[in-house]
Amino acid sequence: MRGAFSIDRARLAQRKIAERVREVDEIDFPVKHAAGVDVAYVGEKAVASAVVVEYPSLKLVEAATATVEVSFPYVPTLLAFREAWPAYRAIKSLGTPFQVLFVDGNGRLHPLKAGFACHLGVVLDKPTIGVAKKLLVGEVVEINERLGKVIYNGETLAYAIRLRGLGKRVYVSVGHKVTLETALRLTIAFTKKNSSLPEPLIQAHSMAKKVKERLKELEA
DNA sequence: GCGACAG
DNA sequence: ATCTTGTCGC
Repeated sequence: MRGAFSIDRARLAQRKIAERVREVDEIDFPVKHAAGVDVAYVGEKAVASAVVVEYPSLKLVEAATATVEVSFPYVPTLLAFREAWPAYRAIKSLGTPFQVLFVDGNGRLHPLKAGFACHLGVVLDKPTIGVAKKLLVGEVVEINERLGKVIYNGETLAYAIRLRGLGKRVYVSVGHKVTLETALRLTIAFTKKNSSLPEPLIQAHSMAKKVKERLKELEA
């Protein structure tokens, strides 16, 4: 990982990203193909995987990966500056058109309403949905046993949902060009029975893991 | 100052 | 995220 990054510049960039986010449904329905991205790490290398899953079979139709040098440390609330570039490269090497992209992390559920999913959505100019496995900010207000909403600064910025029975919740928020309601609906639609994450993220994660392991022994 | 803190 | 053994359950 190499030198000059600035926390202040990063925050300025996030304010601009936040302004450009559109919280309306600008998706080409029906959604037949949904993409997903995830990033794994091997030393100072980031391994990003992007996949495309078909609806309603939820089967994998394409997978692509990109390996790049890490250029930014992990700083809570600044995740996008660490993962967006590798993720972008993996997504750009996909050949299958997709209507929406699932991102491993938050969208508007962020102190500046500019999470990783927002960055990718704005840069790609594509509908994106952020799905985080842990709560970054806000508090959950339960609606029922499975669903809750996350309030931050008096605003509902995400849904907290137990996709798998009474398991852990995941936090779904708007990345770009989608409504929070639609984001939730699509997240549920793309999640298999008894799974805790939408299939595009499951697939992207396992793919990144495989490439990571292969890279490890290849460097050993 | 203290505690919290996506991946 | 990553480092890690065994273990409980479908």
